[in-house]
Amino acid sequence: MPRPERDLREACLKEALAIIEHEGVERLSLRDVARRLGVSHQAPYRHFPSRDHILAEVVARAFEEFARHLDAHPKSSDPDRDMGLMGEAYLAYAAKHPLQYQLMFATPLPSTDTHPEMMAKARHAFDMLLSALRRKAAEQGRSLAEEAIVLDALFIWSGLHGLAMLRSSSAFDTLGLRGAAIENSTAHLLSRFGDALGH
Amino acid sequence: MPRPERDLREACLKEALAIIEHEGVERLSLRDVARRLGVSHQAPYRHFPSRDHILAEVVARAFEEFARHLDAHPKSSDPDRDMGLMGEAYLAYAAKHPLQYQLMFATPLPSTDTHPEMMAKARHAFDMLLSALRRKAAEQGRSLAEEAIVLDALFIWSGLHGLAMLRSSSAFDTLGLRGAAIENSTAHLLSRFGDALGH
DNA sequence: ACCTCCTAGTAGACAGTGTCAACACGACAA
DNA sequence: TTGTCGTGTTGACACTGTCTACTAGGAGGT
Repeated sequence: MPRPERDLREACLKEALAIIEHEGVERLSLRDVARRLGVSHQAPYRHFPSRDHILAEVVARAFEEFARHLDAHPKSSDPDRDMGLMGEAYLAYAAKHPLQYQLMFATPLPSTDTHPEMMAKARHAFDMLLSALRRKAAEQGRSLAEEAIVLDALFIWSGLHGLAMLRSSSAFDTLGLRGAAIENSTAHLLSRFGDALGH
Repeated sequence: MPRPERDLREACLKEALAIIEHEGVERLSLRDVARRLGVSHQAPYRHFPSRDHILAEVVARAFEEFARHLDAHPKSSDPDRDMGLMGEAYLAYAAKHPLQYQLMFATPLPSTDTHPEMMAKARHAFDMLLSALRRKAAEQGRSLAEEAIVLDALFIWSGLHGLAMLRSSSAFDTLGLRGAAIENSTAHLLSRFGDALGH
């Protein structure tokens, strides 16, 4: 029985993510993870109480990486342009890692209560959007009422999230949409955001 | 062994939907369906080749019911108002049947290829949106180019779908959003659609 | 040195699942 | 009557998550 990694816990998480990334989350099995790592089927249970706990941690890390990607998006001092760049970064990530995106937002985890730190990482990205909207509202001399800012943030997030989900599902194919429409959908969405919020 | 229904096939679909509706799709098991119907665990296999085939048919019917609901939305001769009503109907249905909505749009079915008739039913709803946008564009004297219409349809659908998904997930709770923001999100989204498309 | 405790891993079992194969029995056509 | 087909049954298999019991090895105290 070779010990393939110094830290089995870390190895489990890595292997689980690898499986999810090109088989999908529903194909993930702890026994398979153990098998690939050359350990007994119970070894992972020394480090995680249950399958859900592994999943929750993988999801948490996916959120961290997503947030890191959004943080690293090309910045602009113009709030308008900055929001556009952030939106592009958001959709680009979702398009590049569809299974990971679905893992974050479409995985039915009963563990949301027991793992509040998980989706709490998503809060960071939402705050970035809020502050961008505040800058924009200030520049336009519009109301800075928190309620209005939050509602606009939900409006934008809904659009981004919806497009990302529709893209990563097969909805567009079965609707028989042309490739051109799909490719232009990002630019169009962002430009419509501009129309809606002024400028 | 009592025969609870004349048609076992229909009974399976009904029971499967019932299970999904208040346990979630991942809890669905064919053996459980059989058990509840008082038949052997293999009986359903006489009517469906596999679990995925049952799921696909349940999803197809969910789409049918969803489309029926959208068809029955309160109409208005004003295209603007009509689109608003349709949006409200869309989000109301998603809010009322969150598990069914997730079943339709967030269930990973490898069977999309083998069951093209399934999501094809969704096409109908998309066509309703397209024609509403065409009426609106005609009224405003804007371009009727198919490409532009489709892009706007995607823009709107993305927003509706995104909000519906975010609502039916626990995202809003974990983000610590106030109830008021959530309740107003529908109205705000629809009014922003109006801003974006003019009027 | 010895004993104890803890950690990380193993092996075996159990109930649950989807699915395959073999069989049973009634209806109906030849 | 005989045979076939549709619809159901039973039994098995491999797979899953998870419970329990066991074991090897090291740290630390006495």
